[in-house]
Amino acid sequence: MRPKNLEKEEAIRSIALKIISEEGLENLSMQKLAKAANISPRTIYIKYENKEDLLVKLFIEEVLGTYEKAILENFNPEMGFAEGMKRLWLNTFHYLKNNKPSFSLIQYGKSSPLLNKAFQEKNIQQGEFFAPIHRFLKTHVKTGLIPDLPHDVHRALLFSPIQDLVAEYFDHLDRPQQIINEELVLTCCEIVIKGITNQKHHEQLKK
Amino acid sequence: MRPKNLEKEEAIRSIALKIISEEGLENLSMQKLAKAANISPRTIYIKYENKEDLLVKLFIEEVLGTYEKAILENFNPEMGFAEGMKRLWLNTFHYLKNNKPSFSLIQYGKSSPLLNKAFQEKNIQQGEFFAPIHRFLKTHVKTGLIPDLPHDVHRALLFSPIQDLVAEYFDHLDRPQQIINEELVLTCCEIVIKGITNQKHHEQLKK
DNA sequence: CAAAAGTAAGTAAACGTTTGTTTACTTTTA
DNA sequence: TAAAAGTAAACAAACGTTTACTTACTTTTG
Repeated sequence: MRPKNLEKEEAIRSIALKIISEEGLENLSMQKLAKAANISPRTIYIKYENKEDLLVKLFIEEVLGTYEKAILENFNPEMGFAEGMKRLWLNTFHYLKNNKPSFSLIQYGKSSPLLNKAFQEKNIQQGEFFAPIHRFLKTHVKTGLIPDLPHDVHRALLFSPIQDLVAEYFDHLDRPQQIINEELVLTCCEIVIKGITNQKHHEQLKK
Repeated sequence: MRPKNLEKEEAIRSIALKIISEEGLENLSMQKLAKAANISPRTIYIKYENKEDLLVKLFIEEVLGTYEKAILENFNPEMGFAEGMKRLWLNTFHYLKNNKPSFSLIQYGKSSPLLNKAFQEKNIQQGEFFAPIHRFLKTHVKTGLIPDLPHDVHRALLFSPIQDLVAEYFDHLDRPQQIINEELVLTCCEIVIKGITNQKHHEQLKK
């Protein structure tokens, strides 16, 4: 039995992401992808049932999977709040700024009904997605350091600014100078931390 | 000379937005749009040069134009910081939650290279887009109430959470109960305000 | 002050391409 | 030689856009 050529599988994934990030999701076609990867269209259909299957698997397994791993590196839920937040923000910044195709697909995940649906299903089904962050926040809610809000609301308050900053980082690649760097990211992170933490509680702990 | 049928022009715009928000940008075709609007494909090409022209004009004139107006209602740059922020947040929340198609297209604007380019050009060219907010922030930077950061960074810190909350609002439409309401939006707005404002300065002003 | 002339709006049908996917066949290796 | 991997070529359907024509209204003219 002829064995699979793993290089071709990898080429399909990486070239698909490249096309999406450079030309947009609406400009990715199976034939264009096959041509760019120097294979026959049929070869894509050995690994993936159809285009939807390819996109969903690419999004969930390839992008979200590695994204999660990268963000949680050197992070653990028992960390202090400020320390943990800074770790998560820096991990997000460094991973995404070096993986533009992933960032592009994540952005598409927020608007495209197809990927949006896939994301929600994954998020609800396994419930384990970003579970350490969930636990981290719960801990600090319990001590009263941060307010008890729904998890989705915590996410909007604590992590949407860093994702927006990454978008700005990519926008500024086309401009004369880059304004988004690690120092600025940390400054912004501190502002977000200051907003959500209960100062009185913090001072009581010090006493 | 036969006059234009303005109803048909309006139908093209509103039905295009409807298709985009329900089925995604990648599922909008000129023939599908014509059929849904009960007109001939040729009629679209009387008003718009091609598909790209349609999308860009729809995005900039129809969506961004009315979005800007809605957000700046009852707002003026001389307002106090907290008061102004709350006005902007509530306007954003109320407008977007009642205009899902606009929200969808704005989200696409962040990922699709085509719309992204159109947005940047518009933003740079006229420089007047959201100018009152620009002035508002500048004023409060001058008094030292908020830190002096690039405008794009201010936007990420101050407005990305409310946009994320609107996305959550729409996600929760499919779930048993809605958790995003005006009260929660104001709570979050206060958290963001607390984060960015210089407390010491604030207290000095009081003395 | 009607009817003819002129003109842009609008239509039905089709253009050549490209789409996602499949069929029929060849290659490669256990 | 069995069997899956892979290819070249083709499929119907849908794509963006155009052609050839009709409709509906304004303006000009006898």
